[in-house]
This record gives sequence, structure tokens and C-alpha cells, in this order.
Amino acid sequence: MTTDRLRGLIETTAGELPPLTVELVRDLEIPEQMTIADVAALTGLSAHTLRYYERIGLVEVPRDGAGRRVYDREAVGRVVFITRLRDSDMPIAAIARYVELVKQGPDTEPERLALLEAHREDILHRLRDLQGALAVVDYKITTYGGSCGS
Amino acid sequence: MTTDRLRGLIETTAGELPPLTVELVRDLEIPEQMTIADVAALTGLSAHTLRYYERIGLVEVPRDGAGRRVYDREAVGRVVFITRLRDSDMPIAAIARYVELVKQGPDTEPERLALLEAHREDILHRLRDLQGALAVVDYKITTYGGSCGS
DNA sequence: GGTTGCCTTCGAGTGCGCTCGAAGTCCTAC
DNA sequence: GTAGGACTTCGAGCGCACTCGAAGGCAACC
Repeated sequence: MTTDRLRGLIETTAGELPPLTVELVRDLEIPEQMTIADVAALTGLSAHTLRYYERIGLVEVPRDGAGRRVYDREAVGRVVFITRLRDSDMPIAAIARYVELVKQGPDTEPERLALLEAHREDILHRLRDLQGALAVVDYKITTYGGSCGS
Repeated sequence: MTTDRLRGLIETTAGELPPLTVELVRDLEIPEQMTIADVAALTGLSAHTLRYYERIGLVEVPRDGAGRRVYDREAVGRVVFITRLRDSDMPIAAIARYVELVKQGPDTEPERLALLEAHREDILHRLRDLQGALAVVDYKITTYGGSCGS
């Protein structure tokens, strides 16, 4: 049961930039084999959600003799990657498309790149929206809970 | 029909910071009376959505003799404010709560302020998420449509 | 006076992303 | 050997924020 160590790892890495990269999964001593509960603790996703992601084809997860999921580093890395994209509101359909392209082999790299670049634009747009909204909220706060229509 | 002039106004203000503030509604020559179609053109919301916002109590909109909505400046200002909050993913329930507090009078200013400050924290959190995701996507783009698990 | 077109209400439907519950299996500890 | 708990599959349900369609009203123009 590695969950306790993982909890520590999560605490020490939380808040850093980037807060849980794929590189961390590779470089830090994340175990080669993880249960679904371990991955849930690591990523903050629920086990239900992890099963859902597998069900809709975003990850393939090996099983042990009893049919239980055994997440290897590749699976964990992919889950982490997916959560990063989800954190930026990338639709699951787009992530699924990306994963599909990866499965199809290296010929699809241009389309993958295009997909990522389109998403990059989305992120930049969202950033601008949020900064605008932040300005509005800050204005309201500094001028004291104003009349809402104003 | 003021829609054409509004279109021009929208074009000239689009992309500025902040891109359509409540102040613009007050200061620029936005007409005193607007139809639902005008407000839809101004805000980018659909007429359906505008009716929905009214239905759930986010705005009150005066009517003409025939029962049609006539948006005055206060109503337009509130719709613009709501869209700014929605752009930052503030849940409709929270916006409704805020509007409710405004209705209840000036005694509720502390709670309004608390609500805005909580939302401000949410926005900052979302900004960090997005910046992290942007870093991941940029990394993927610069290292060429990598293997997705990586 | 008909047609066009935007407006009205009301209720139901949609899409997304989970989220849950039931029923059963398997390993571990006592 | 049995109790507990974490796991499995499957399908259904949920919450949010719209989104749509039907059926009808009113005004303006030809």
C-alpha cells in the first residue's frame, strides 16, 4: 500500500509549478504499479471517474490475475496528462480525438499538433476572459458590494 | 432599430480591455430602450438565454404595452455584469444569490463582499490551472505531438 | 386584409461530465 | 471460515446551463 507515501508526495509537490506534471510522474519515485485508489489519491480524481475515463477509451489499464486495474507508469502519465487538459476545460471529445490519433501512429502528428494549437488558443482566450472578470470583480470589491446592476 | 449601430459599437469595442464593461454601458451611447434582439446582439447571448436569465430571477425587465421586453440601462447593465461573471465560470446559483442580496437592501453588503471575494479566489485558482495547462500544452507543442502518455 | 417577422409563454429536451447504486468477486486479517 | 473492505461491471441518474419547439399575439408594410 503506497497510498501514504503518495499522500506525502502530493503534499510536498502541491502548489509548485507545474503542480503535477507528467515529468514528475517519470522522474519522482512513483511506483511502477498502482491501484486505482493510489491513482485517485495521486490525481484527486475519484475511482469512479478513473473507471469512466477508461470506459470511454481515454486510457488503457492493465489488469492483474483477478481482473483488477494495475496502473503502470504509462497509464498514470496519461491520466495526469488528461487531468491537465481537463483542468483547462478541454472537452473530453477533443481529448478522445487526440488519444485516437496517438493510437493511429506517427503519421497523425500534424493533426495532433493542430489540435493542441487550437486548444492553446482556447486557453489564451479563457485567460483573457478570466482576467477581464477578475478586473470586474476587483472593481466591485474595491467600490464595496455595489448595486449589482452597476 | 438600433441593432446596426450596436453592431458597430460592438466591433469598435471588441478586444479592448475590459471588452464590454458595465461602465461602457453607462458611458457610451447605449440607448435607453433596447429590444431583446438588441441586447442579444450586444452581449452575444441568445434571446432564449436572456429570457432564461429573467425566468430564473437574475434580471427584471420592464415590458411595453404589448407585453414585450424593453431593456432599460439598468437591465442591460445587469445582463452585462452577469455575462462577465459567467465568463469566469461563476455558477448561476451564486449569481442568483448575489442578486437576491442586492434585492434585500444595503444590510447585505458584507455578505455580497464575501461572495465576491470567494469568487475572486476561484478566479485566481482557475488562472493558475490555466497557466499550468498552457505550460503543458506548450511543452507538448514544442516537443512535437508527443506520445500523449508522455 | 394578408403576409412577414419578431415577439410572447410554457414545458420539454439536450449535451456534457461525471456520479451513484446494485450485485457480485476476491484478498486479507482474525 | 468468516467478516471486512476494496475491487469489479453495468446501467441508470443527476446537475448544470442552456436550447428548442409549439402555438399563438401584435405591428408594419404592400
